[in-house]
Amino acid sequence: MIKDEPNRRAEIVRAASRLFAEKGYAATTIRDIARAVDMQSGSPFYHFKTKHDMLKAVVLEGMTIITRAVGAAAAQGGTAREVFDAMLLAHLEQLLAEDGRHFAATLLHESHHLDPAALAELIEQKDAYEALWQKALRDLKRSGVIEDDSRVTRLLLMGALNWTVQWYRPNGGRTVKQIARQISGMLLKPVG
Amino acid sequence: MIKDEPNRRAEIVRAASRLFAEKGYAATTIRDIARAVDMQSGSPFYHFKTKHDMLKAVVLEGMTIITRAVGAAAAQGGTAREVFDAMLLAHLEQLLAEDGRHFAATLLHESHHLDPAALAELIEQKDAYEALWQKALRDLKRSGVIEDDSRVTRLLLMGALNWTVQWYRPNGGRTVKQIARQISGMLLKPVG
DNA sequence: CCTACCGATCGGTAGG
DNA sequence: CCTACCGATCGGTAGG
Repeated sequence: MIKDEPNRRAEIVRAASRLFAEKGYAATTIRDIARAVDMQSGSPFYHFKTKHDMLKAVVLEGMTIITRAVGAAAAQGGTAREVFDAMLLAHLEQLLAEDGRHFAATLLHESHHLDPAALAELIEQKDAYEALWQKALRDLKRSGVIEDDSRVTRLLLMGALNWTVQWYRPNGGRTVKQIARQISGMLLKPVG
Repeated sequence: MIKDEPNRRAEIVRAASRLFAEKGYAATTIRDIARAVDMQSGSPFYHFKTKHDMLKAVVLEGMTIITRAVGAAAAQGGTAREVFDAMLLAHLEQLLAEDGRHFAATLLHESHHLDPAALAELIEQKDAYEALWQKALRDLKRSGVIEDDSRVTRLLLMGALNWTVQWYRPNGGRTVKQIARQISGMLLKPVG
């Protein structure tokens, strides 16, 4: 079966995301990645100039995927509580999905290997993402559903969410939806 | 100044913890570590048989330090709320202290480079540590201060706590004590 | 703990 | 995208 170039590039990015997530960027070799997509060891360089460029692609794509998903949830409308719940679910679904989890893990744990220029790009995207959450918290406070909508609250929430990557296993005790609901229940005042 | 051996070994462990935390285990070279403690490149092997043994030392010592600190806080007695607050503070202080933060970051991000035997040792220590928290949550529920003391609650809490490593900066807006108090306020029902 | 060194591996490239 | 390869670096060791 003959694959066209864009698909091959995407295959490399996906394989790299899995390997970077599992072994770490530094411990992953080009040969590992090549083997994972059935290429010879020099061939990935036909698609990427350097190993670092592969990391950059994985990290920025991961950030884009999650921003798009949570942004869509935020744009759907509804009460502050409904919007927040939809964002929680969207974030967790991207983080824990079969596909998304490797992008997320690389994003969360390997970004410090980026060079300053790439890091600046990432931070720009990250700022936009965080603004989505800060606005959601502001609306929750206006609605009287939370007491504190500060930056620290947002960071503690992000911690609880992002840490799920470390322990969540599909086919474990709870579904993603149940976890989202539990967080919502812990943070927000009871309905009614 | 002549240093005796135990001190030199401890110096290596401390330097390794900082480098592992900053650059990652795989990207840190023995030469980096040797330079950090003013040795020649082959000399660290006089104190450790392999690079992996250095990681093992950092990770297990990090786990020991935090278990000791939080265990002491748990043993101090008081109401369920007082004990919990003391444990929160102890955990965060170890995680964010000048010394402890590098051990913590290595523990949290580089443990997957351990071999199965060392990983088993770590998990054993980790289980004991988690039991401390699970008991604290059980006591909080008995006291009617929280609704849910399940494993997922504990994991979400650990996420909020451990994520602080990513964003907390000394001389930033808040003290460690303030952050601990905020978490306590978010999670527990108001006093009185 | 230093000196001197080795074998293996790695990112990357030239030429096709 | 493969073949064949290079220079650099790395973990680790022997001998003192």
